[in-house]
Order: sequence, then C-alpha cells, then structure tokens
Amino acid sequence: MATGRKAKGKKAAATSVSDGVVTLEMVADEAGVSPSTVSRILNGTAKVRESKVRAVRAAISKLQFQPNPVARSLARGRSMSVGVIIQTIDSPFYGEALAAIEKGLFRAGYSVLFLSGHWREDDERRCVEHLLARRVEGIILVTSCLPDAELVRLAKQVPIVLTGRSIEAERSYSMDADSTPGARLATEYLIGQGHRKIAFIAGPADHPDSQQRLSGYKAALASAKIPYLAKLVVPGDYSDGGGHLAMNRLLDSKAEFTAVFAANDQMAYGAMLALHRRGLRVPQDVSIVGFDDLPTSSYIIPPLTTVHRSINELGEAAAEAMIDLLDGRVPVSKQSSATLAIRESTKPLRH
Amino acid sequence: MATGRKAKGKKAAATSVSDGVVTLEMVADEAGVSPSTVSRILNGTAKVRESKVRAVRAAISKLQFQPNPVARSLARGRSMSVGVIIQTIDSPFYGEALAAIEKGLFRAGYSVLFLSGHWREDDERRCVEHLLARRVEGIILVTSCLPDAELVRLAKQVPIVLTGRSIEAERSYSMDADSTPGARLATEYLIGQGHRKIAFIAGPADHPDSQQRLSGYKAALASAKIPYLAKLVVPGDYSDGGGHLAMNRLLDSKAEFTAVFAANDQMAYGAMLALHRRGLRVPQDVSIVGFDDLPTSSYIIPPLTTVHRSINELGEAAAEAMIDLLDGRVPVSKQSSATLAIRESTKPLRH
DNA sequence: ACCGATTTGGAAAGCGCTTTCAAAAGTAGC
DNA sequence: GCTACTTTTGAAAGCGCTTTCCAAATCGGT
Repeated sequence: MATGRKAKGKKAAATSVSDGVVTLEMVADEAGVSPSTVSRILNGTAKVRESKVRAVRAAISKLQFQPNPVARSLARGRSMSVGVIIQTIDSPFYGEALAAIEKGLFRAGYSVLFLSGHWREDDERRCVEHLLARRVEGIILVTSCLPDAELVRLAKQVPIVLTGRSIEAERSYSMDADSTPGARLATEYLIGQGHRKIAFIAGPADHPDSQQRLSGYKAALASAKIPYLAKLVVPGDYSDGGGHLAMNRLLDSKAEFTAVFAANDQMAYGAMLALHRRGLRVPQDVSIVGFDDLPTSSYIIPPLTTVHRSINELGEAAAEAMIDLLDGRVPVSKQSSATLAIRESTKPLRH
Repeated sequence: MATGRKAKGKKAAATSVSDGVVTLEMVADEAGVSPSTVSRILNGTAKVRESKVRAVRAAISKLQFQPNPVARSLARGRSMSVGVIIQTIDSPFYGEALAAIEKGLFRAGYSVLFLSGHWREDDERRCVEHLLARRVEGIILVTSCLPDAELVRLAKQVPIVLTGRSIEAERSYSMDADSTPGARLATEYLIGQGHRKIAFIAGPADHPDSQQRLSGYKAALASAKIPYLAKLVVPGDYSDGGGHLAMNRLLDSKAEFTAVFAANDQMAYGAMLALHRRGLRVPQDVSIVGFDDLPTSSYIIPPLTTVHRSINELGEAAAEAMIDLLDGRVPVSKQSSATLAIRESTKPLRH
C-alpha cells in the first residue's frame, strides 16, 4: 500500500517526528494522499475512493493519530464546548443533575465547563463573561440569579437553557419545573393525615422557586378551607442552618402547629434537629415533610417524607435541550411531575 | 491618535464587520499598528512605545475585543485546560474539593473539564482518553481506580496529580492524605470514653484509603492493649445503604459492642438508622463515630462525631500542585492533619 | 555629524485543521 | 475515439492568534 507520494522535501520535514504528536499531515504522507483527503475521510464530507479510505485508516491506526480538537475548533469556528453555570458545584441537590448534563453532552461530543456563581449576581456575570470569552457554543444556567433582561440579552449571543426560571427569548429554553404542584402535594398529604396547623419554613423570598413552594402550600390550605396564618410561615434560606434557626424561631413564637412543611430537605434536617433539641419528637409530636428528596433523606432518622422530583431527568432534559438548540431544533418540552416519597417523618394526627 | 496606517484594501476587507466577532487584526487596524504589536501588548512579550500601547488599549476597549482562546491555544500549542476525573461528580464528600479545584485553576487562567469515572476502570480509562484527545495540559485524578502502572505511564504524557493514592513518577504529584492517623484518632477517642468493644464498619476492601482506616483502628486498639476481634469488623461500601446493611449484619451476629466506628459518614448514617430500627439509641446504647464530616453531619440526629479533614484544602492543594507542575516547579507537599469533630453521637461508657 | 549598539515594530511564517476551487480522472453517450 | 459530464482529489487559502526574523528608528558617544 502507500503508493509513495512524491515527497517534496518540505514534506519530509513535516513528517519528521518532533513532538511525539501526530498531525493530519503526517497521516496524509503516510497514506500517500493529500491532507484534504484525510480530512474528508475523517469528517465524511465527501466521497473518497475505497482504496484510499483503507490506506488512510491504516495510516491513522499505525500512527495512532488523534485529530487536534483545538485546530479543528479554530478551522470550523466551533468550540465544541458548552458552559454550565451552577450556584455551587457541590450542591447536594443539583449534583445528580450535573452528572446527567455532563453525560448527555459528553456523548454528543461536547466538553462541559462547569462554573460556580455562588449565588452572587456579579460572580455569575463573571462566569458568563468567561464562558463567552472561551467561546462556548451554549450555556446552561442552573437556577441563575441574573435578572431576566440580562438573560434575554445573553440569549441573543448564545443559545441558553435555564432551569427553575422562565424567560421569553429565541434560541433559549426554559425548564421551569414549577414547584407549586409538588408543594401542594406535600401540604395536602399533611392535611390528609388530619393536620390543620401546618407551619411552613420558606426559602429565600426572592427565589421564584421558593415562591412557588409557598403558593403550593397556600393553595392546599385554601382548598381544604384552612385559614392561612402568617405566623406559621417563617423564612429560611435553603440551608440546614437556616432550617434550624427557622424552627427555633417558630418554637419561640409559641405558635401552635402539629406539622411542618420545609421548602427543602436541608432545612427540614435543621428543623428536625431543632425540634430534637427541644425534646420534641418527629413524627410523634410533630410531622415534617421536606422537598427535594436528597440522597440521604431516606437514611436520616427518621427517614424523611419529602417531595421527589427526578433531578436526574432534569439534567438529561437540560443536556438534550441544549443539543437541540445547538442543532437548530426546537427542544420539545417534557414534564416530569413530582411525587411524594412517604417515609417516617409524618404520621396521622390523632386527637 | 491612530496615525492612520496605510490601509491596503485587503485590510479594509478584514476590518469589515462580518460576524460580530472582533479579531486582533481589527484592533490592529483600528489602532494603526500591526497585529504583532497588538499581540505583544496583549502578552507583554516585548517593549512597545507608550503611545502605541495607549492607542491599542483604546482600540481594544472601543471594539470590545476579546482574544479568541482557541486561536491562542493553537498558536501557542497550549490548550490552557486541565482535566479532573472524579468518580461521581455528585459526590457529597468531594464536592467541596471540586469547587476548590475549579476556583484555583480558574484563577490561574485554566478551564477545567470534569469527568466522572463511576468507579469503573474502563470508564475512567475512557475519560483519560477523552482528556488526552482534548489536549488537556494536565489531569487531576481524585481517587483514581486505575492500576499504578497505568498511572505511571500516563504521567509520562501529561503531568498528573493524584489524591488518595501514591505513585512514583516524574511530573506527578500524589497527595495521599493518609487516613490512618484520623482513624486512629477516632478510635482512641472512643477508647478514651471508656469503650472497649468497638465495632468497625469498613469501606471497600480494595480501597487503599479504606485499608488505612482499618489499620488506624487496629493501631489504636493495639496501643490500648485491646485485642482485635475480627467479628467486630464488618465490610461496607462507603454508601448509606452499605452502612445500614453492615450494622444489621453486626446486630444479627450477636457480637457485643458499645461503640462503632464507621469508615465514612454515609455508612454511619445508615448504621444509625439500622440501630434506630432495632430500638437502640445513639449515643445512650451505642456510640458512633464517622469519618469525613460531611456538611450534613452536624445536622443529623444526633449530630455525628466524626473525623474532619479539610476537603477544601485538599482541593486547593490539588489545584496548586497542578499549577506548579504546569509551570515546571516541584509542588511542595503540605500536610493538613485530621481533627475530630466531637458532637453528640458519642458518650462515655458508664458501667 | 557619523557609527555601532539598542530598541521597536512590521512582514510573514506557522499552529493543525477545514474548505473552496479548480484540475484530474472516470463515465457515459454517440 | 471524442465530447460532455460527474466524481474524486490536490493545492492553497484561510481560522485568529504567536513568534521569528529582519529592517527601521532611536540612542549614546566621540
């Protein structure tokens, strides 16, 4: 094979191993064809005579050639990478989603750049800048805290997919998994168990997600004709510590309640600890339900009843939507509804 | 300013906005200098007359120029990216380390590619391939499960930093934070509290880390002249479920013990739940200590006494070591020792 | 004012691919 | 066997930077 293409001196130099790194040109030489042909075979961009294909394939495996993605990116003008901005990369809740995003995009040949915004608007803005400078082809924002207008503007530059938010913009896709139904489900379950004095530990007030959970709680109360009492609602911040504090505040306020719905599992953990410290038992004295179903929630004591959403699916859907956008397709929206994981932190109220 | 460099037609074309993307050449035109000069200013690779520097700076900010990192990478032959392989990106323990790695490398101008190996040798191998193909400049392996020989071979290709492992190779850095002292600390604390029948829930047997914890446990027993009883050691797998199972097994075996040391917090959670299910109270009936100090460990009931290592520091150190390697320096090894976070899952044995 | 020693800065050659363009080869059709 | 196409393929021009090389400008000293 390798019909020995007339080496023109220059070629010989190119072929001389220098770096241990094999280039497409070396493959071309080895196979006795031109670089264009190799490229065409690599990308399937044109028909090439079978015999040459074989020669090139042989050369590739002989030299162990691997195309340099950087050169490729430059030539094609595509970076084959997408950015993912998350608030903290070690988020217990979103971890699984990240894994799914990584997997989905990886399979499609993209590299993923994860960056943390730390719940700070300008940190997040800096992440966006960095990603844009890195020429990512798209950005996935997991619970962004940037203002809508800014996101809309961003969407003009690159396709974006948003979770937990919703904006109107071309080349963008919002997966605002509404938390309201889940919150309602949780509250209704408590009501179904006979509870009427149900406290609510809220998330950060400015968080849309957190507002939805509150309104789900209210909706459930309303439909059961239970009056909404502001004193039963205490603010939290989605952290264990915040839940602990909130529960202490609630307890100190002497408001009466037989059940608590915490806007997320971490706050539920904190609340349970506060209850425990005051000698109150879960679920005998107080029932508690959380939201998120963190991996450990089924292993704490008592195992926590909580609203479960497939966060894995969320990640998969985000990755898929991004790929759709990048390919110029319009992502199909898919709903995955929340379910209630009923465990041992709740029990029927007996009177 | 801008002395009006004789535009040569060709230049005019280059300057004509086409894509919305500003190139270095356009900046050069705008400032009336050559591209080389702009590049030199950008990189500080040579002295340039003050007046030109100002003109170029002005042009850059006027055009909002941002150098294209892809082109830069190609020209410099450096990708400015490093890969991080972790077993699962949503690991509760390593999450914080990832955050620190990301931060450290980001600051140094590198992008980070996170990939998950899923505790599978060939998945991990595939990750390495991918990273190499992507031409990362270095790889950080957080608890790799590849055989030593392979890692040594890998180190010949790119600098690597390893955590929880130790290999001998040029351009590599192992940060094998030995778990033995921490494990010993935990066991000694239990002994100090009067416990003599101390069970141990081990991690995966093939895991060096897990072996160290076992030997720390043994060492503490030995130095207190407490005989080591094999029946008090049950295998686990570092998961909540594994801890649950292990504890059940222990309980079923009817072996007597007043305290348990779990090789990690997740298994401690599972064990506590198993204890709870059998009506045994922590710490009144059984004391338990964990290892890792997960963020939630101080919020579970009862808050878990556990071995704390600054996982954040680990991440920082990994990033720093990688940067050192990339800059051709030899990383200085820094030790951060384990401490015991004493909380409420342990109490003195009274007899 | 003149000469060698420094600075400065532009032209041009890459980096390793892709892609356009046009020539070379192959295929029919008559 | 020759014309008119259609396919296959190579040469060469980028992609947007960096860097080498060399000419031009500047400087110090006599």
